[in-house]
Amino acid sequence: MSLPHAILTALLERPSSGLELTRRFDRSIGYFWSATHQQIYRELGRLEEAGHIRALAPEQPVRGRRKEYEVLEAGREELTGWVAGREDPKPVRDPLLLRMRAAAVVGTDGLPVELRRHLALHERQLAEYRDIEARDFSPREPERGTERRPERRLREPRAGEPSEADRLRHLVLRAGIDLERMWVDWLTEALRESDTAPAGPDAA
Amino acid sequence: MSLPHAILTALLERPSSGLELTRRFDRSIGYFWSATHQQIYRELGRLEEAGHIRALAPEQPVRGRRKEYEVLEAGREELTGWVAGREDPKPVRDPLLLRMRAAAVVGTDGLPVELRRHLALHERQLAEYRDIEARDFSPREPERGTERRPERRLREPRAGEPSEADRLRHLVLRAGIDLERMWVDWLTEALRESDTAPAGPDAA
DNA sequence: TCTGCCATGTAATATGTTACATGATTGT
DNA sequence: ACAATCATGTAACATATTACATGGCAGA
Repeated sequence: MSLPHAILTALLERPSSGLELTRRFDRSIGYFWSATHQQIYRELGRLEEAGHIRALAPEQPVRGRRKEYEVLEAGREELTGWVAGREDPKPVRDPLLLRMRAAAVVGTDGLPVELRRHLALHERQLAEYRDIEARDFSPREPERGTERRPERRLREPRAGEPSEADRLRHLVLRAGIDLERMWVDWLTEALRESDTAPAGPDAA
Repeated sequence: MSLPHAILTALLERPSSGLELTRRFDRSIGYFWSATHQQIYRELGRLEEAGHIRALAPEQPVRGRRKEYEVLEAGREELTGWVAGREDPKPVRDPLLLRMRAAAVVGTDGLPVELRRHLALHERQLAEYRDIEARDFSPREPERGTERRPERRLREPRAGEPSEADRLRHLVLRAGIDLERMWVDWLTEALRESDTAPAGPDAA
């Protein structure tokens, strides 16, 4: 049940048409929840029917004509409830790990090439995330690590300090960075081992 | 297309019945490719029809009676080909990250509780992986990190050294460990920030 | 015989993927 | 008029999830 909520979030950040949403799901939001345009259009229809969003401008809709949506109060409440709810982390599902397990049984033919390819892809993604971080979150909170703040916890947002919203978005981005770095490190180690250890005419 | 290959791998490691497979998918294999018993029975049917596996023992099958499968040569070839193929890493899809992004828009009510809950779950999983590592891969290759090995790369597996298969399985397990540790670290940092920074009667 | 559990399976639904169809708009 | 592209949509299929159904077997 995540896609509708992803769409609600995106539309709250900025009202959009289906195609615009699709494009945004190729970047920012799509970095941790991808979706194709077919999924998006289907879901937009459902959300509209449920009274969570509504189309702007339109009168009666014409097929090829742009249709922009905005979130209604009911949609915002739905999203708020979802944020507060509980949902267990899903177990990992990774085909590459599965293939390595299979390789332990049927042999590693062709694997190292694939590991190198994945390593390159993860390195590229990591670089992209770091660019985004440098661009959008550059003046990192100066008090990180030191925390010299008055005793009481009143906390009104000061000038120069990042907003709560920015702090959360930065945190999400850092999860992406940490994940990519983890894969880069792990793949590097995997290749190092298979360079020093293995037998067979496998190093392609 | 990973589930059939996961099942082939599991059956090569050990011929099993559907329910046994289900149980194994709750542990080892399931740590990086989960599946329910319905998926497994359906897929066993398909694999049998495709001639990749066959039922042992049975004569004609009776409904409630145990049915054990083994992998045929065609199945092994299919799996070998899959290991050698290419398959891009899927973009991350994580509801928790999505919820944090939504929280940046509608507020963080209820989030910290959920973060703490996830932290506890990941810590438990990490501990479980470490137990498995200690049990199954304890005498870690002594040359890790130093690598004082003769110049030439002949390499016949010596006594006391882990087999290639063990090396791969250990590598897969370490991916699980690294992932869990990444989440533990990230969640810890997220909570630290929201302890020192935030406003609101939110700390539940 | 009844209960509980082992084991296999069906059905319905939800979600995700791939291929294709149709209309609108803009530039040449 | 035509082509390219924007934009919305349908259809078919594959995969995953949830709930339930059926039969076998073992012990009280």
